Amino acid sequence: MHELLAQRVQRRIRELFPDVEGVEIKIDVPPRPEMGDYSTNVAMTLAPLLKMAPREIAGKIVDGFSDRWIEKIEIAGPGFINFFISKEGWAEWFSGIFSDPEKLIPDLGKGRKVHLEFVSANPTGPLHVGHGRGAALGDTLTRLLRATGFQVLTEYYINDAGRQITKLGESVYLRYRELFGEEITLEEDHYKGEYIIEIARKIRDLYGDRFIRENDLEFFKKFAAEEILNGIKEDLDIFRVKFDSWFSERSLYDRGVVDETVEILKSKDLIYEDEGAIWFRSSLFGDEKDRVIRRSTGEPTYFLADIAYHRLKFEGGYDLIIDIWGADHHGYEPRIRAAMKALGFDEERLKILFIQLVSLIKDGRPVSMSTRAGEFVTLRDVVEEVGVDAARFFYLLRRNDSHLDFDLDLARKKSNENPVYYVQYAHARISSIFRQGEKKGLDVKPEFFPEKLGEGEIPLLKKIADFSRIIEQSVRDLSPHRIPFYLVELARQFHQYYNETRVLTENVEERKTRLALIEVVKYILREGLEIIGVEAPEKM
RNA sequence: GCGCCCGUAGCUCAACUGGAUAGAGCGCCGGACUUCGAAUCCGUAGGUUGCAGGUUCGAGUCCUGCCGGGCGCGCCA
Repeated sequence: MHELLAQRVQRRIRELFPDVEGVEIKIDVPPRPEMGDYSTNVAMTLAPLLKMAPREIAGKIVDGFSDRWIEKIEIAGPGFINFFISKEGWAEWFSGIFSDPEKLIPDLGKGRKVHLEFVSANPTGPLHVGHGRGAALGDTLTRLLRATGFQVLTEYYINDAGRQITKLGESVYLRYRELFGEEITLEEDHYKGEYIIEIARKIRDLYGDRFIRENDLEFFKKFAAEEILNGIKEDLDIFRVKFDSWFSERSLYDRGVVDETVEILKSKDLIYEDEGAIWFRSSLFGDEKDRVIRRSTGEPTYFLADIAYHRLKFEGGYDLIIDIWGADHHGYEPRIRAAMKALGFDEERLKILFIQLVSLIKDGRPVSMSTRAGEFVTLRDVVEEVGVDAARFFYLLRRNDSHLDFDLDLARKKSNENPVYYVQYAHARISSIFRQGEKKGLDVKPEFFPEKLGEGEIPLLKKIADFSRIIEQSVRDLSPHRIPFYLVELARQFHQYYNETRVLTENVEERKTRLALIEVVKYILREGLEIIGVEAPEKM
C-alpha cells in the first residue's frame, strides 16, 4: 500500500514540477485515525526547493489527484497530505495479497551476496548469556536477509590459535594432574570453571595416567578446544542457530594466508620494525596509532590473523560483510577498517554491529560474569529455564545498541506472561478456528468476496499492510527488533477483531471472506516468527 | 584525560533515520465467558523524553556544553 501511494504521488509531482528531481516520497501512517490511513510530508520537503508555501504545494498536488482507491484527501497542519483509502480500495488491495501473500515480503536483496560472521566466541568456555544475544541477532538477520532475497553465508570464526588456547591447555593439564593426587596452583589467567575439571576427567578416563609420564601440552590444547567447541555447537543447535561455515584461525596460518598478507602489506611499504616487533602503519588510515602485528618474540598477534581473515572475506566477492561484535570490542573497529583500506578494499562494504553487554540480574542484583573465574550463567541454563522461544524473543525485543538487563527471576517467573506466548496464541487461535469449522462440517476454504468486507476488517488490513514496511526497515537498519514488536501489534489487532467479530458465521460468503483475512494474518505470524526463529504452534 | 554506546510512564522497552496530541507490555484499579480457545478483550490512572542552550515551519530524534550509567584506550583476544 505504501509503495502504491508513493508511486502515484511521485507521478503527480513529475507532472506538476518536471524540474524537480530526486525527491524521496515518504509515506507515513499518521498518529491518529482522523488523519487518514496514510500521509506524506512531501509538500513540506519540496517547499524550500520550490520557494513556495507548503500548503500551496499540497493544494496543487491534491487538486486533480484522483484515484479510485482514494476516498478523500485532506491537507492538514503545516502541509501534510492525508489520504483516506476507500473500502473498495482496501478490498482490491487485499484481493491481490490474498491470491499471493508472498508479495508482502519484498525482494530487497536481488541475489546480492552477504557474509555474516557472528558469535565467534573463543573455545575456552561455554556460551554465556551475552553470546546468546549475538546468536539471536545474527541468526535472525540471516533468516531476515534470506527471506528478502539475499544470499547469505554465515560463519563462526574459531580463535583456536592464540595465547588463550595455551592457557586453556595448561588449565586442563593442571586439573588432570590434580586428579592423580597432585597439589596444583592455578595462575591468575588460568581458567577456573567446573567444565575444565570435567574435561580433565574425560582425558583421564580415556587415557589413564599416560600424560603424567609424557607432558604433551599440544594434546591438551587440542583436546580441550575441540571438546568445548563441540559443546558450543550443541548449545547453538538447541538455540536453533546453524552456521554454514566454521572457520579456524589456525587454518589461516596453515594455508599461508597470514604470511601472504604480511607480504602484501610489505609490498605497499606499510610495515616497519621497531624494538624488535613488526608494526603496521594503521595510523595512516584513520587509526589513532600504529599497531603491532608480530611481537618481538616472533609470534603473530591476533590482529594480524584478523587482517588476513577479513582480507579473505573481501576477496570473496560479497556485496555486504557483516560482523557482529560485543560492544567491548568497539575500540578495535578503526584498526580493522584501517587494514582494509590499506589493502585497497572499499570498507563501506563492511558493517560492524555492536551488541551492548548483557547484565544478568538475580535476586534483584547484578551477577558478575567472567569466563576465567568460572562465574557465569550459560546460555544453556537460560534456555533450560525459559525455553528457546521465550529466550530468543526476549533477546530480540531490544535494539542491539542498548544495554540488556536479563532478569533471570523475571524470565523464569513470568514466562507465562512473556509476549511470545501472546503472539503464539494468536497463531494457535486462528488454527483452532479452522479446526472448529471443520468439526462443525462447515466449508472453511478461504475465499475473498469484496462486497463482504466490513468496517471491522479495515484496522486489521492496515496492520497487515504494515508488514512489508517493517521488513524493509529491519533490513535497511539491520535491526530486526521491530519484528517482534510488530508481531505483538498484529496479534493484538487480531485478538481484538476476534472478540468483536464472529468468523464462523452462517453466511457462506461472509465466513469465507473472514477466513481469508485471518488466513493472511496467520501467514504473517508464521513468517514473522520464522524470521525470529520462534515456533508457530497450531495448538498450545 | 580521550573515544564509543545509553539516559523516554513505578519497572522493562518502542517511536517508521526531522513530522501532527510521545506509544506498548508488566504492575495498580474497575468491567466482559450458555456462542469460533478468557494464554483473550474493554476501560481508568501514570510524562517538563537527564539538564541547559542552538539549528527550523516542526526536535525524543541533528549540533554544542554539562550531569549520570556502561564499555574501551596492550607486543591480550
